[in-house]
Amino acid sequence: MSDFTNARGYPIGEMSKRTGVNIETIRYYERINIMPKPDRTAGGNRQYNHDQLKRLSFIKTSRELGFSIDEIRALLEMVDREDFTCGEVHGLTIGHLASVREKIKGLRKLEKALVGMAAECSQGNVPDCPILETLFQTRTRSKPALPT
Amino acid sequence: MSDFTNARGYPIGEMSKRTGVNIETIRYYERINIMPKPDRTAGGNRQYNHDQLKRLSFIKTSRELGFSIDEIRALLEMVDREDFTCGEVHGLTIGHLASVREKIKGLRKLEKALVGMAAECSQGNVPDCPILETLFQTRTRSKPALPT
DNA sequence: TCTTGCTTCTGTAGTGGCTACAGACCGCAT
DNA sequence: ATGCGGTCTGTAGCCACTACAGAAGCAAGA
Repeated sequence: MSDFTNARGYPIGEMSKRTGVNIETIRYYERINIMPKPDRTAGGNRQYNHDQLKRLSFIKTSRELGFSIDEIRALLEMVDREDFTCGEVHGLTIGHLASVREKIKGLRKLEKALVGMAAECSQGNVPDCPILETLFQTRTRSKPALPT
Repeated sequence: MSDFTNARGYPIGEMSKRTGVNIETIRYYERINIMPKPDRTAGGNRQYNHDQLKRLSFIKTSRELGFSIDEIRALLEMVDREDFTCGEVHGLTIGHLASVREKIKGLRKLEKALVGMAAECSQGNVPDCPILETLFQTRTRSKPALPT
């Protein structure tokens, strides 16, 4: 058990362990410029500092809350500029909340439709299935949103 | 207004109009073998028949219900083999229903978290934002599922 | 010092489910 | 014959990663 103090910096594996972000994903974040290029050892291995650890945590938490990379990029830009207002951040959050609610709505419709279909099914051994009949029905105008 | 009777067959654009599936997507479905290779005109343009129209409708409806391509492939294989039982289809549907419910659950957690964060925010003009503070918090063990 | 064995490196390609071109050809009406 | 829209193939891009291959770094033990 080695202890990584601030002084030495964290290798990428330690960053991964501490944040739960996959190593490959950390390098990916660097490539798309939401993580900065870290220092390197003499041999060329990445060495991260504590701020970078915090930043990666931020990204991870935000992703888990369903923010897209672009939304996170926007949040991080505000932070980096250091001139953001709380209202801006609130706006972004509310916008994201709305899209989450949209998704939930869509999925609930699906749920209903699936429950309805399954309920009609006798589950018997006969190859005469009301589910398939429903699926084969000619299409109507309606256009429920696909979940993404 | 031309009428496409069974005899002549439908060109791809007509298929697209009737099902709401994008032309490019129809060709994609052929490439991944969930739509059969249709007849061609002398000049090489696709000509679909009524069965193929029904099949495409089936796929579209199933996609709208959130079935993955692989699930649809499984359903279609049953249909093609003509030896499926209603129970099998029911099983697939129930399985899909479960995954839809999982997604809803995950999204509701997100919703709650976002609402909580937003509520704490004064929306003021000061750059001292409880939302960002939350996002910057050091990570815990918990690992809410990402919506996909 | 050398070896062992884990970690990390770069670069590229794959995932799902499409979508978006470019540049050529088809087919039908006038 | 001409014009114009529909269609063709093939390839590359989207998002957010993930999965390699093959080489090189690095720390601990013999």
